[in-house]
Amino acid sequence: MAEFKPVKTKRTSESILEQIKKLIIEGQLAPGDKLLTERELSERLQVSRASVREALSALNLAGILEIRHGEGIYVKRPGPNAVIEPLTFILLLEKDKLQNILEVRKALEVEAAGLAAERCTPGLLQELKAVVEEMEEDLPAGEKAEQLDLRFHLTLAQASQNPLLSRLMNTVQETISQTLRVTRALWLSATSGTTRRLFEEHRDIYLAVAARDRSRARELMYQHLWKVEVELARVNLNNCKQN
Amino acid sequence: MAEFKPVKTKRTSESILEQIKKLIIEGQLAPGDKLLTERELSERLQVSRASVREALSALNLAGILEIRHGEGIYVKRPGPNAVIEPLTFILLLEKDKLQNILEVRKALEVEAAGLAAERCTPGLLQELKAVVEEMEEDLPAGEKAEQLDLRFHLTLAQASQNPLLSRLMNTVQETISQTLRVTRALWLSATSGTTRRLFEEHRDIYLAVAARDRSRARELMYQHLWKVEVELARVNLNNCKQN
DNA sequence: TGACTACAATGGTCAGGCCACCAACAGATA
DNA sequence: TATCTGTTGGTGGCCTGACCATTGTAGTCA
Repeated sequence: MAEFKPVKTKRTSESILEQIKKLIIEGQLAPGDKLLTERELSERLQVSRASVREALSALNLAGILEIRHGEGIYVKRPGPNAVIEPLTFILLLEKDKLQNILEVRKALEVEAAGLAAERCTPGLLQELKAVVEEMEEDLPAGEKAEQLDLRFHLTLAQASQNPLLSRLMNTVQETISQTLRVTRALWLSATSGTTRRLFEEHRDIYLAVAARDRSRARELMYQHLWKVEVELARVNLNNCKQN
Repeated sequence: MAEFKPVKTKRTSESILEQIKKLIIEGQLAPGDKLLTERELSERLQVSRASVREALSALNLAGILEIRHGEGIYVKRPGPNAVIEPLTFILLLEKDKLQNILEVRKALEVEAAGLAAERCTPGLLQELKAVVEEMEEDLPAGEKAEQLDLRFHLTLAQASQNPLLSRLMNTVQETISQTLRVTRALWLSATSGTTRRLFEEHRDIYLAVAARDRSRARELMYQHLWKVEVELARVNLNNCKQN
């Protein structure tokens, strides 16, 4: 008996998607380019407009394409949050796994601190310094503590000069914020006694970066996040007990 | 003049998508659950089936839903590669940024090594040991070097007992493989002289993990990947020069 | 009882129509 | 002349209703 090849039974929208992806990866479609219109695509590919739309809206959701009503379809320029949408969603699905996310953050930030010590530009160094100084001024009030903390870590990420690392950190940070929105008040009050210590840790990290001391920057960041992790676990524990 | 609220002008498919996402995040739809049929959904939401399909197929391509023809629509259980699709794509878009990806890998693996040292189960430890022993046997031939190297790192990721970390490492590793497929031959030949050293590095990492020495495991992994990085940069440089 | 068949349920695709939106241009107005 | 305004063509957004393809199952027949 002759051999039969399995008949290709792929969803049309999926093959359309593959084709577009391929074009982008191969560079035939560069970010900012305008695609054909839905009608043209459906005509050229010999499929219905509905199938084309399914493929396009998937790529839109994934943040690959930008669809402007009444205007056209464009290849999106990867912004600072390019990875964010799909990833945050996955992260949010994994409940009570805050610990895991924190560990990933630790991994990323420690490396970022090390790289920042090697490559930080004078401008970003200046900005880091400004943040640290503002932290010191804010010490008694502690009003902007949360915001400043975030700024410090994100600036450091930028200072690593690795956009991928920076974006991943953004994503992770965002997710943590969302997850912690409830516990944040508790966490802040519980750690108010140690505000000064937190400031000092940030300052020391900055100093290590400024001194171009890679391994010290890494070590300090590691210690810093480790403490935060432990404390957060304690707060969450208390929180749960109270319920 | 009275104030006017901006008229809500959101895409139908998008709001459908949001609703489903919300249900999943809130846990009202658990992985494995069966959704309503397309027709039921379109009826309940008072929209056309086409719009429902757009939302569903977007979630399908994002790896959130699983659509089985003739059967129904199910919430997908996040597999080991859940993050992979969107992320690898982004990664592939950023050309000539191999350096960046390697740095992220370093960040993740160093942390993983440390965690593995703390938490590795006897079973996984055994598996790590097996890989290392196989590496030693393979030393003269070096036929399975690539495959074994991969296995070592992925097993270590598992040993960290952090599924998120493990998945991210899979993703990154995958991308690196794809990117390097061309240069791999070159890289292997160029490093053939140092095969023994590579083996020893892997072995030492294993020993540190087995000894539950967190900081040593971290340090060794860091050194290991740093060397790989440098060497890879050198090979790529030579490769480019030859062109 | 067991294998086969027909059917219902469900996702996949299609064609064609209408609406909403945007950009650009021409005409009206100051 | 310069600014506002209405028109118009092209685009994406949505809908309807139909038919196709796949799957699981209940019913049928030897």
